[in-house]
Amino acid sequence: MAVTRNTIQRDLVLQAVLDLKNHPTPEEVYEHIRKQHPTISKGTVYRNLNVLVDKGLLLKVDVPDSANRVDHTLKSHYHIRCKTCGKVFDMDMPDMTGEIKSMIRDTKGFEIEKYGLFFTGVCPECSKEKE
Amino acid sequence: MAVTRNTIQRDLVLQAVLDLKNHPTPEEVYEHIRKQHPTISKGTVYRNLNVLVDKGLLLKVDVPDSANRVDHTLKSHYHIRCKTCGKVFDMDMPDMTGEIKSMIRDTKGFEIEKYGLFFTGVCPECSKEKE
DNA sequence: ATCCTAATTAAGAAAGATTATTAATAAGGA
DNA sequence: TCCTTATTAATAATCTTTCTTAATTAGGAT
Repeated sequence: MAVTRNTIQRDLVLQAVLDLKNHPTPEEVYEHIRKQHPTISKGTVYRNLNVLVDKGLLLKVDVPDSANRVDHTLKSHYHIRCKTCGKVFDMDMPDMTGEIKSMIRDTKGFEIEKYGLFFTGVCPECSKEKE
Repeated sequence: MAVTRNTIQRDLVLQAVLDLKNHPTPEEVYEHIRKQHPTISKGTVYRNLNVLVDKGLLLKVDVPDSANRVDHTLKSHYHIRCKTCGKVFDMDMPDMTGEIKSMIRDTKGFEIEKYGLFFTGVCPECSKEKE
């Protein structure tokens, strides 16, 4: 990454994620900012989210079969997506980095950089409605 | 799922995955079949891969930031993607389903259906070329 | 304070992955 | 052989994300 400048848009993107709290999608961040700044561009939101993730100010959450999300919580934790309503929630479980690393028998020369652990299920709300 | 019929296309899709062995993308499956059956449609490949996954004959592999893949190996195992060349490899580590389940403190009323554990890194080939 | 340069922007096109639509075909039970 | 409906090929559409381009602007140098 070369030099980065402080722009209003970058601040708006970071602030939007902090305001929206729970793992917003880039689309949600875009819509949130648009209320006050209707001319912001979606590409700007995507680009700045990536910059902020690269800088370590946000965490990227990879969500299978759906738009990715960003998390303002920097502490390692895991997520679950309801396959019915699509919402993403935090899992209540401790960090497993140590356990997972210790289970790798042979890296086969790979430089392992990161891992993702992600759950899928049905949230209580949607469970109820099925009856 | 309603009644399913046995079609030539379905067989071709399954056989292609078995032939290609390592976690092909739908695109790769499509290209493989096309060599012998140039009129097969990409939609047919996607649909049948989904049907075969639903039937439990193949495993779906969710790959962050890239096309998903299917695996002909049905035994639970994990994958790593080289962020440089994009190739996907098997991890050499035992199943962790028990450990992961036992770490969940509170499901908060969620019906947890499945989890995915996925690694990212740089493969030995690409590591070498960086020097 | 003014200049300069490269990072950044808005707007929109483009790319990649996947699903939906539609009319025609065909699997497989009656 | 007939009938119903799952399935197909072809293609459009959708969703997510990145890229392109000309104009703007941040912030260090003058």
